[in-house]
Amino acid sequence: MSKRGYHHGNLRQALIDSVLGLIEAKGPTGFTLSEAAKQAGVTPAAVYRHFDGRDQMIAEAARQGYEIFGQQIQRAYDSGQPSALAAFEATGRAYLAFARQYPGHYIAMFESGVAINCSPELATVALRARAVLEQAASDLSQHIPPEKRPPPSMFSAHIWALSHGVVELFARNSPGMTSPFPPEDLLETGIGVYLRGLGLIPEDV
Amino acid sequence: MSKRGYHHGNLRQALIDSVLGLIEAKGPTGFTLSEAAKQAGVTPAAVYRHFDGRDQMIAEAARQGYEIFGQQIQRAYDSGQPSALAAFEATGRAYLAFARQYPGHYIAMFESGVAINCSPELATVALRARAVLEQAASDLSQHIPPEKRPPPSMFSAHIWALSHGVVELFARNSPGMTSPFPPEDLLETGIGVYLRGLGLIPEDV
DNA sequence: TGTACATCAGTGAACGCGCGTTCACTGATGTAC
DNA sequence: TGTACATCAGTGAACGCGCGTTCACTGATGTAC
Repeated sequence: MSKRGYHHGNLRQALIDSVLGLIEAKGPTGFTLSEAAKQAGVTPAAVYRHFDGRDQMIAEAARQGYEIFGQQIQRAYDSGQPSALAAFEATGRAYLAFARQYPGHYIAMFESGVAINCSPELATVALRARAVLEQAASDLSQHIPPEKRPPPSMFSAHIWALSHGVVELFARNSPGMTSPFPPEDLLETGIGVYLRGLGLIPEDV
Repeated sequence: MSKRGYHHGNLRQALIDSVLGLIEAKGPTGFTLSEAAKQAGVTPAAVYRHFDGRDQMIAEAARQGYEIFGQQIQRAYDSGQPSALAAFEATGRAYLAFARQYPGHYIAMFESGVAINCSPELATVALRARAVLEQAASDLSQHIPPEKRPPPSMFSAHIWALSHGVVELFARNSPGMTSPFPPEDLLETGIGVYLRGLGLIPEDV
């Protein structure tokens, strides 16, 4: 039992969990400090023992999200090694998997309007996650003849944008924007076409 | 002079303009009925002469956005005819241009959480805009050998997702997510690689 | 082991605020005669 | 053209609400002796 400490045990994390649940259920707007406190079984005033205020709660939720996100794509990257192509494709899939698995974190990170620079820890962990994507792109671009090789950061920006767009438009129960294809397939095929365009996958496969 | 009717002349549109300005300046959250009214030089109560409430104001802003959006990409599509490739590329560029030129509308349409089915007019105009993109994709896919031709709707979904991702991640003053490349270049090159992957652009260009 | 005390995570009442919404009203406009 | 009247887009006061935040407080916990 985690009931060490009497009053609540681990209120700080319980509050973050409430925040994530509320964000997931009601969108980035539909979260209030008071409701998060109530859901954690605690008075709004108690929140101030652990956070400076409302904004810092979202920032912490986003920070935890970036941390998990970074781990997931790092693991995906590693799992594809030593094949640069396999590693790259795995990170793409990991992006979507993360968005699916941790929707509350995803929203806190990308849709809540939280500034990435609002705390040094957040900035650090966000950059670290991003670096994995760029590493994967960089590895892969080694296989492209230098004269037709795009900068790796452009490369990874493309994939990131495609992944993010798929999530936002098709992987959420968003504005009637139903696609006839599962998001996973959409992303998979999209990345496939893109890589073929770079000459990294044979023409006729 | 449009000052027909005495009190304001055209309060309804003035309110929508305020909504768009507020949304653009302070995000989809930072818009309140009261502030929009104040900015239009009018009492909050006056709003109810023209709208059922807050939500209907955003919905109308989104509707106008879809209308402009539809016109812009229709025009872009036409401008590229009869070349299917030129038409397709033009619609992609039009997407980004719209997001740049009408940020308030864009946010109302895609980030405000407004349900696309909240009114029949909104649904109609949104579907019409979407149909243009699919038409462009469909035209273009005629040039792909049938056996390796992806469904046109998947095709357009890819481009839409890429465009949306570029806008959201790199074309907004968003969370420190600065890219070393202008969003226009990012989208242009991304679409280029994608089309090459489909065999629609020669290998060595 | 027992007691006195410091710590500190919580309470609960209170606050000021801006929100969306309502209501009876007012007064400029357009129109019928 | 002038007058009486209907229309209707606005006012302004009021409301109840939930928000974020503050404050003095309480009482369970951990610790020193």
